[in-house]
Amino acid sequence: MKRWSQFFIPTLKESPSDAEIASHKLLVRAGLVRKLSGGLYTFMPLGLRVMQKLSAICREELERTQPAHQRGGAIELWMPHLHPADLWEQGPRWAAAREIMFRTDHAGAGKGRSREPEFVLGPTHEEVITPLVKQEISSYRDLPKNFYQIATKFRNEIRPRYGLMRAREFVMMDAYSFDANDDGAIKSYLAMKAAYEAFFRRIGVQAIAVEADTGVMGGSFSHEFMVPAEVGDDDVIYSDSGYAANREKATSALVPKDLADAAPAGELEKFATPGVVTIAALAAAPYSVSGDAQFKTLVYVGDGKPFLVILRGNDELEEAKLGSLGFTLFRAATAEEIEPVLGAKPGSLGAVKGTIKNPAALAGIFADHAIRLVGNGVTGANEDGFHLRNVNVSRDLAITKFGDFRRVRTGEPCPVSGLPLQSKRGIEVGHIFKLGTKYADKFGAVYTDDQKQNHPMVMGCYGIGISRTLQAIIEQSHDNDGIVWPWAVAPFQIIVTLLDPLLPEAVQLAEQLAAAAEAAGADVLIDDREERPGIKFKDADLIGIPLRVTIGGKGLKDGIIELKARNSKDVLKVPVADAQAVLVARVRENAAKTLSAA
RNA sequence: CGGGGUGUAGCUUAGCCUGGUAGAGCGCCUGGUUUGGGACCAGGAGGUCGUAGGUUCGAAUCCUAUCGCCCCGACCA
Repeated sequence: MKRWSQFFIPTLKESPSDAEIASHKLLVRAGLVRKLSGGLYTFMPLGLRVMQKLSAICREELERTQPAHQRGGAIELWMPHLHPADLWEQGPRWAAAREIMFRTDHAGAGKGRSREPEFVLGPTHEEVITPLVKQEISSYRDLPKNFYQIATKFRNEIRPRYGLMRAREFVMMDAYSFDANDDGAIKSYLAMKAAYEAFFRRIGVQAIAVEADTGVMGGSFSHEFMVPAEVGDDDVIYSDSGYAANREKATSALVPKDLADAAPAGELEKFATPGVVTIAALAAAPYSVSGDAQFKTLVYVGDGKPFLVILRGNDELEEAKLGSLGFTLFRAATAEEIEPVLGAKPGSLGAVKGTIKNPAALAGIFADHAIRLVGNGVTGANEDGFHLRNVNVSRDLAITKFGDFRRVRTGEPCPVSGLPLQSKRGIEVGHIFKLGTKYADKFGAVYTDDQKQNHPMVMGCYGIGISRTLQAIIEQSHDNDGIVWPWAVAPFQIIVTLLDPLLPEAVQLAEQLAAAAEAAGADVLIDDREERPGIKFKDADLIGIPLRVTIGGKGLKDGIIELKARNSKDVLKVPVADAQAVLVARVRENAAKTLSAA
């Protein structure tokens, strides 16, 4: 039980000028956080309470056994935040991840200690847990294992945004599973997916699991947990059949499986297109070649070597999908890099056999499946100011490999059901990856099976952005007056609004009811400030306490107190004699709802 | 890193174009009247106008540089 007058909840009437979105404004107005600097926030007492509730529920759900997936609960440990840089240099993603890591210098190390190892602040912990497990586990008898922690992560985000949404320092639950084989890794993965679903249900958040790109993390498959919200950074592509994927990963059934390759429509023919360097210009008069009848040729550089990506003229590249090609690092090529290889400037590029100036320099020519819909089309001649027509996909293009590289569009058929694809914005609050043996191979995390054979452990890794989830809850659950906390994560479940804090019988009743509610399992805040009622009601709404008990001299004269739920307009007047029983019943009812959600 | 915006009291801000004593509301302190949805009256404290140069008799205001913050983009485990 806390008394407002002796606690610390600095609320603001006005929104801070640097907050744009509702949840960010409310975070600050309700006194949950204060900004230190861009992307760095102090959790104020009220905000910390929410974090602690989220963490506690997260722990419970992770540690729960998952009989359906034959997995025990995850095991909590605590790893250093400061990592020797050479650990990362040994790992598989140093090149890709170094940009986002804060690095320490030798400040304070003093003279003569220049050999002090260099450190990075941990953005995630694969590089720490894998060597640990290599050292500690060597028998199949000790597998599977799943370790987790709830701790601070550091990422040098290029652009921190929206308060806790994208911060430089944030609280994350990260877990790492180790299995003897792929089958087991999938069980661990599914067990974690189930735990995530239970966690989000229980904290009162609508979060949907969507198929996701594995990105720098690598691995074979992954799901993101998204909270639908306009302010989210990600696009979720879904259909009414239940299919859902991050746009970076989403596919469609645009290209029929049984599509026959188009027969050549005629001889290759070069024609002059002076000054035409865009799909749109070629689509316009006098050429009038529609975008769907053009091949678009993009040049990228993967691990230092250029490669080509061919798309339908009207399609856009989904850059994340290039990750499937296996390059550690890739980027768009510059005009200076392109000309010596292809023989022309961007705008006149193509992949027709024999037109590429230096084909040996290429790491490959990768084509999106959808170009087969073009069949015969127009593409650049690798000669400035010229294009080729009657280019036939199978006859004329030297394609190394077909793949899915285009960005899907809404309205295209769902790959599962054929229903039209739709899209909405989402906040990524959790991510699960089946990693495979990428890290185990690199760090030598192997175990011996019952046949005395050594094998790499098969890993999975899992994250929930606890502090981001906190803000996502607010984004999803607020109104004009403030936050509307779900019962399970509210900093206090009950606020006793004491309108006459100097009236002894009111104080006594408040304490009695607060004690009874606490005994029933609720956290109670008594607003005992000597403020006008309006201020107390406004503050109670702003900080979003789910259930308000109002005790005032006026009501007591009539022998009543009031109960009001934050998410309802109804005010229930309760005789003082029944107040305790009614309140306790409400607490039990809410607690039961929360538990049954689990 | 590119584009845009912004920096004045604890918070929200006016003043800047057109240079001439730095203003308001909220909050805070004192006293009084109030007291069921952010009260009212009276009095008070609080500002090197982000920082550093420059122009000028004189700079919050004009110029230059620099730093911070916010938004868009790029990027994002």
